[in-house]
Amino acid sequence: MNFKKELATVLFELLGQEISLTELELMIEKPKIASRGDLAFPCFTLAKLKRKSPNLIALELGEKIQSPTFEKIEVVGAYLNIFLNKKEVSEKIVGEIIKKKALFGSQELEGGGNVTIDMSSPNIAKPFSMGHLRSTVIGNALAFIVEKCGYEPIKINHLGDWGTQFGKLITAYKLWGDAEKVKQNPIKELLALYIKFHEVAEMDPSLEDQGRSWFKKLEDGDEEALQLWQWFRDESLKEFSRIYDLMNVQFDSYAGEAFYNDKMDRVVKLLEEKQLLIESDQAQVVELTDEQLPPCLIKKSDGATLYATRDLAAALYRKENYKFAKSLYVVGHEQSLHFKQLIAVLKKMGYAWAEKMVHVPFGMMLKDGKKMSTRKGKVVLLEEVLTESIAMARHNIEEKNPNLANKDGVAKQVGVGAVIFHDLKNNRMNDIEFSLEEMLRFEGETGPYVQYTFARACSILRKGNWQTDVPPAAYLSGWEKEWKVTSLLMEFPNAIKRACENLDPSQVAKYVVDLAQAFNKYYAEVKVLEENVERSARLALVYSVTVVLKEGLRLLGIEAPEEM
RNA sequence: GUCUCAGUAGCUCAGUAGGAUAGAGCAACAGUUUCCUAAACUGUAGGUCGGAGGUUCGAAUCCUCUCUGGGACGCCA
Repeated sequence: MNFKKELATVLFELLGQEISLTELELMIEKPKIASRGDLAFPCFTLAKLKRKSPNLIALELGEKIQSPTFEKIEVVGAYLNIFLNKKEVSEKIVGEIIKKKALFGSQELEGGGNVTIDMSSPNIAKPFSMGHLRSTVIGNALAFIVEKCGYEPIKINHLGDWGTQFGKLITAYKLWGDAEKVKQNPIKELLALYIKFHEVAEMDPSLEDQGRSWFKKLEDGDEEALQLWQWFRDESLKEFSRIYDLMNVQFDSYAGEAFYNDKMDRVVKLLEEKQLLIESDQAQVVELTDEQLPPCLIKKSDGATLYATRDLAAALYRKENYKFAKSLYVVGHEQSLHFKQLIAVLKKMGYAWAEKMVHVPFGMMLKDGKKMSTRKGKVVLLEEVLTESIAMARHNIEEKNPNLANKDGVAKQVGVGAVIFHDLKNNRMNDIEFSLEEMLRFEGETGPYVQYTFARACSILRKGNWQTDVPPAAYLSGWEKEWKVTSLLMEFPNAIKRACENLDPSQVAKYVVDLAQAFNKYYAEVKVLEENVERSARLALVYSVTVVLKEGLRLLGIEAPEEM
């Protein structure tokens, strides 16, 4: 149902095929104000081409346009305002949704294929902070969105389970660690050790050297180092999976940095063969001056690898193993340079597919206007936030709907939904100032608001004994009051397409709020269940709204309880 | 210093590949429940779109310069 195209075709013929169809389609816009119709065509560009006044052109075109889908054409100055046939269009869209159900809005973009998504990627032995929430939640939503658009998503949790930090941690553990304490409360204890390391290292820089040497031992396969590492890793994963369960996030792979340990020699050899590796200050680098980028560090002066090396190995592995059509990296904006370098090095190596790698950056979670730092112990724990949000939801249920069944289950859906939605509703590049108060807000443009709208719509369907397979007895005569809602329903596929093309889940989040608002206004003024001929048609509309709201929320990784 | 992201209502943000009178939510104020869940709805108030030039019939949107803030810039990831 593409009315822009339809209008463009009509204009194309009327204008004697002077201007291409696609150009015309681009010129057509959606008026901001509803009273100006559903589509608008400004005639300024035509005026220039035809050397005629735009108002005159508008008048002439306005008289000639004839089509059953366009109910009314108004000429206002240089604008042609087109009104769609509300009844016809509404019946069509509602009919389509009833037929397709959750498949409504599914589409095929660019032929599909595998899309690897590098996401979440928390660091082992560190708490799962609010900072990791963003990557997790954005990546998860993108996976659903990309899938809706005909791709096969592969979610990879590229765990930070390797690197100098483990050298530091082992050093700290050997100096001050207590096995019992670690067993009892692993992440908290390991974090404390990590923080202490940095405090002491400020006075005694030799500690840094010890850290580096322990990491070298780890890389060389030292037994003691490996054992400690494995232990830290196991304990951390246990804690992480508790959080992923809470948020209902699953992964296709947990291949983290350590996984590429034995795959890096090959990368270094390839770089050597292609004569890209240059020694600089005893380290090995790839020069990227042609690309106007700083050199990419491949090996440290002590021979140990760096994250760039591992990311190169990972890129090769993913291409060979998953044959991706696209490879997304949902990683904070502060690493933009790193990904530019990574892609540039791969291109230098002659891999054209490096073009298909996309860094999906996002803004930072700030505390008091500043970056949160693990080292200084200034982190907010995601699990605590989720727990509080769920408790808040539970409290609200007790107050507003004490007879609800499965209160705990619903509280979880609502509490978690609030946190996820809060993260996804804005453009991902914006920094977010952490505010528990903001996150626990359940009114206005929030996840719970959308969920609540869905729940109420479901409630109406229950009371109206709505049966999906029974077509409406009669349709509405006008569809005037429901027009805002139906025209929004029509927009759903577009919102998904925009989200997929721009890799921006907020497009779906904003859409879902718009639809919820329109629907809330609608049923505040129209009695859906009123007994008359048009009742079943109204119920069909309500049903369509529930389908789209639920599917929209699903694409964001948020559940939709039928009662709350 | 170089690169990069951001600057729109008191606060948080929209603004769909330049269009007609710049929109929401929160907060404030005033209302709505014998009526499908008041986590809702209605109304009032709130703006020099950081600033200055430029391109255009038309700029919050594009270009240049500038101010402010965040981030990144070789042995951390």
